[in-house]
Amino acid sequence: MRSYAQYCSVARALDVVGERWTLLIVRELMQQGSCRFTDLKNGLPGIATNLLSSRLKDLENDGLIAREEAPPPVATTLYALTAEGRSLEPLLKALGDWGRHLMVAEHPGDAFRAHWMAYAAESFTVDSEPEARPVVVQLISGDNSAFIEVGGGEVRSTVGRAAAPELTIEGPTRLVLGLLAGMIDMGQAIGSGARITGNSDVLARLRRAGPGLVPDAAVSSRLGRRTRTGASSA
Amino acid sequence: MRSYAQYCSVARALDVVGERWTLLIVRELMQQGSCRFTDLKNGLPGIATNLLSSRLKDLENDGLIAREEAPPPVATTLYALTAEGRSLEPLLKALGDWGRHLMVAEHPGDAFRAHWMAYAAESFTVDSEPEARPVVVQLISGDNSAFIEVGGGEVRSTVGRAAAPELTIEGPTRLVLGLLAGMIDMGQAIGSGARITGNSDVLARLRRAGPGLVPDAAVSSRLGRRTRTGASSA
DNA sequence: CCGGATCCCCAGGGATACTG
DNA sequence: CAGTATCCCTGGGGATCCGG
Repeated sequence: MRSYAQYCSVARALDVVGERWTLLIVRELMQQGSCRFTDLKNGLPGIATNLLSSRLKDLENDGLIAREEAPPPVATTLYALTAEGRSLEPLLKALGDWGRHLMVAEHPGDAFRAHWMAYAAESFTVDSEPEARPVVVQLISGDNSAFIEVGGGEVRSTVGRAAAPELTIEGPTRLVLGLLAGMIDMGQAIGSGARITGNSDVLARLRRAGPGLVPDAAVSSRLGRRTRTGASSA
Repeated sequence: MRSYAQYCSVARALDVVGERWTLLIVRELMQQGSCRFTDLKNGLPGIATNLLSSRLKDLENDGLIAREEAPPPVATTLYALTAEGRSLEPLLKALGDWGRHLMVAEHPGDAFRAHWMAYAAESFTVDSEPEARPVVVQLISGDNSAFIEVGGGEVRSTVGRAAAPELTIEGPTRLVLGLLAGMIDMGQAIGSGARITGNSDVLARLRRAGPGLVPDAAVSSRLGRRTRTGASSA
């Protein structure tokens, strides 16, 4: 494990979680809870098995995750975050918040997973009307579906289909999430191929107050192609 | 530039700022403002010049920093954060906050810079008594000195010496910062070689409320040696 | 099928020398 | 001072193989 060898808290944090894939492994465990090796591999398209194995060892040595040997019925080893591992949540939140504005750019080959959509939907939105009655919003993007439950000031997300959603947004993930986050408006979304059914007034309730959601078109278009690591696009 | 190729805001953020050295360059520009190439090199002990050069180009392409050609008197190029670059502050903050608990472990060869101490002192403390009169705390660690001014609910830090500090803490940086952050107590600090002069009651005022500052001895001792990248220890 | 370990190859990183 | 050029080496990507 390589160190920056600087007596600075930022550098020391990066010594531990700054290597490639490390924070994404933490993201998976944060979103999914305990995972098998294969679950992790599946949630991290593009990672090599030796790297995943190596990172898991490092994370265990640093006390961020723990291995649990599951009893006979399943008879497999599970990986889970420790308390210290969970303490990375604000960092992951900050990273996801900052990365939000990068989500409008189209990168055709990008892989996608339903639980990422659930996670994004949860962290990109907020219940601005805690007093109003709870509502459910269904999100659908190709095979991937998730729904969010909004009420009492909380936003909770789940992978899959809801029974009776007040609002359904279906279309390319960019549009679904962009619409939720307020980065694009409904006219744009529909014009670009999104389908919205139900009570669209609900969208306003999900808006975060203040700035930070403005689409930075200049930035998103300036960001050029990056070399792909050959991931399967789900 | 390599990409994770995942349609997830965390992954996309890491595509841009996840490569080695990138966030530390941002840290330097955040702490120091506009920098010359050499200033950056000096604030990033261990970095290779080609890497620094390469990262600066990447950061410029991504719109996080901008080059300014300074007029004849200085006649050099300066690097500065753009507005989007400055938007990384919460992320750097989260990283530094998480890394705080790693600062108690001793890594003998680590490099150190006075402005890192200033930055750490500022982000590790808080003015818990905004109504009380302003005070100045001087921090000294070998050749490196910085002081913090506390008052009106704000904490501001500066590299160098203050005129008439209410409190002076001198000793190994671990002890100085550990004492400020509340990770070690005064008895320990003095016993380990710190020298404290002035009104030590001021320390209590700097304490952050709530948990999060507890020294995790188990963790810090478990964190083993990492290979150094050959940095000069200032 | 799961949980890796092993091997090969290449790109990215580290150290140093050199130039405008 | 501000980089560029070069060389070397390690870490990461990709595929395959193997024990349980």
